[in-house]
Amino acid sequence: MKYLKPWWSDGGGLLHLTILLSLAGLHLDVELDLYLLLPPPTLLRDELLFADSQTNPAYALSSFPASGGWGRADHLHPKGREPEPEGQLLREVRALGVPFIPRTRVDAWLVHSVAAGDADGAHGLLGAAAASSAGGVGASADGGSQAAPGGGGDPRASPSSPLAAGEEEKAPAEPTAQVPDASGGASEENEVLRAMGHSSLHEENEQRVSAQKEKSLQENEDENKIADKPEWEAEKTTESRNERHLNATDTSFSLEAFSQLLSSQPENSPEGISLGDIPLPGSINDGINSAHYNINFSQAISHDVNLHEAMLLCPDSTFRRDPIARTSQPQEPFLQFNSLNTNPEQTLPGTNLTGFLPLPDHQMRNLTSQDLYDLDMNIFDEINLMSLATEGFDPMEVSHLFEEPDSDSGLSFNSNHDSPSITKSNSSVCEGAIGSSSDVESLSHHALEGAVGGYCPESSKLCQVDHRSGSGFHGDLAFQHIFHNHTYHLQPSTSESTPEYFSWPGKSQKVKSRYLNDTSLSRDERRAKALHIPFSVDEIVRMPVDSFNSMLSRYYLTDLQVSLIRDIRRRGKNKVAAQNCRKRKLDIILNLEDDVCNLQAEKETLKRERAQCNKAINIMKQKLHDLYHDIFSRLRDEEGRPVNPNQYTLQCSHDGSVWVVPKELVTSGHKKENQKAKRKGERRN
DNA sequence: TCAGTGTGTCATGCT
DNA sequence: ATAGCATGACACACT
Repeated sequence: MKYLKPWWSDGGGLLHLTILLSLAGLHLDVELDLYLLLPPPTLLRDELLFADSQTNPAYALSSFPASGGWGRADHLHPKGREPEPEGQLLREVRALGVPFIPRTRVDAWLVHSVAAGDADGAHGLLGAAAASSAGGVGASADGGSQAAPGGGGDPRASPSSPLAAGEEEKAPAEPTAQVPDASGGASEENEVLRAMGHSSLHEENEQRVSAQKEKSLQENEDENKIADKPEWEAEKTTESRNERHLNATDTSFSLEAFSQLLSSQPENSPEGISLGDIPLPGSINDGINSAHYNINFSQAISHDVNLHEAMLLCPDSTFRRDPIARTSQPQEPFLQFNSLNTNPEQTLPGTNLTGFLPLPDHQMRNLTSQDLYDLDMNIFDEINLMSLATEGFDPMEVSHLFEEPDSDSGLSFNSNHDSPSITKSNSSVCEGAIGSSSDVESLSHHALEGAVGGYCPESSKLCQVDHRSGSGFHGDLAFQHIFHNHTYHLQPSTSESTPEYFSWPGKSQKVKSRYLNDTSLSRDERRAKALHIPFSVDEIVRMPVDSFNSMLSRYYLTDLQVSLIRDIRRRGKNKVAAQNCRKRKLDIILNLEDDVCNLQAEKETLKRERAQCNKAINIMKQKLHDLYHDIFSRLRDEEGRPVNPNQYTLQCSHDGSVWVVPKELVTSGHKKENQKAKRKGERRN
């Protein structure tokens, strides 16, 4: 397996590529800074060289050509080494009669190879070139440790080649990942690579590789911190990180652009990508076109990228609906596919990555970029499946999730699992098609069996129909531990939720088992689980509308998934509203009951007060009656006789004087006052 | 078996 | 126009 190893240095966003070219049985380790070949228009020559000399300690800035141009490989040379005198190589090239003036040693070597016309000739020339150009192009900074495991060196030329060490490290881990040449290509590669002088900077390579790994670890830590937050909280951080990467790529030329160059003329490279079709501004293109040498980059290029790093970069394109991002997807298979290969420590325990690469060597050579993409997604699917299968996943348990009756009237899903149309819908599920059936759970049932329920060989086949949609499925499933902290903390009523569901890859067997056996999942949670909705129900419901909409637009979701997510959100909102409404109604009822109690108490108090008043009034009446009789008992008329209280009454005047008045006069006077009062009332009305 | 209660959901109106 | 909220009504499960 060959390597394409880009990284973006901190200083200037430079892209270094280690390209191990497989050239008709010959292998050339061309390790150079590609910006030398593809100049970013935004960078000036001085910036390039300055940035490289600053960020790549293996290089030192040498004399700069006054003739202009934007830099040449021979202007950068390993520290401690003087740039190789161009003379010898150039003389050899010119001696071959090739009308081509190489600008780099790579050009020169290619001219050698092309002109030689066969492996032996090129081999010999390579040896000559290596002998004459010790520390030449191949002696770049990290080529030794990052180069292809299939590469090697000529023990005759360099017994202590770092490539040999690298091969010893990586070859046992992925023996079939190498693409041995049919004619003992491994040894030939060794010869070629060592001839290119890879052994010269082994120590510096290790230092740089270790520094790069530390940097990668630091980035992973940062990403894990982000993953601990809900997505909408970490969204800004993630976007800023992606933006950072984008900016970094903007300052250099992008890998995407390079990929597009590789795939720009597929008709010319039916079996691969012809380097000759790449419109490189450098003269490599010229030299190769003359001989129609096709270099299969799909097998020659690999990439040493941390798996998490690669995947975390993917949401910008892979899992988003952004059509622009989609168009850039063909570059990603290289990243993902090769990242899996070049990071054996990140593969799942017990899974032999080579088992996912059953293609024989000759087929590997003929892989196109799309093949690699499909193969990559197959691998990805299978790894996901294997990750479940290898950890005790029981598909029967999942199937039981859907066997429970669900008579809720919410969405009248048909639970006819035996319908033959369901079987047909398997592929529809995988390809994200909605289909006419509204039987989400039935579909989901099969989808879950196929996609999640253990290792199902057919599932990957079914999901090959559309890997772009499938990538959203499986990718999201695999990335939940990165993007989301699916912790349910909404309400006590949502205690049935299972936050662990989306975090399988990193969760314990106990948690997974609890999830699988948890039949108390709500209907929406089961649906979301079955359709691989990459968000928790709680998140869907609680997420702010802006984040929700941006989430729907950013992730590549099928219409069915989007519809379900919106339904889940609507029902969830309404459920909460209903709960609040009932709670509010209950509060109102309780308040009314309190009011009733208070009013009843007040009523009793008023009753008691009235009774007391009546009692006091009676006492006063009794006292008045007694006083009345006492007064009349003492009254005497003019003749000295007692006054009859039935014929006379006492009248109090305003001045406090008391008169004894006959009752007849009092009665007539009261009638007149009453008539006056009535008249006043009538006038008012 | 029936009534009461709690809950989810839908429809509808309002903001 | 859309989303969210409030609420009545209904169905269902449970006690």
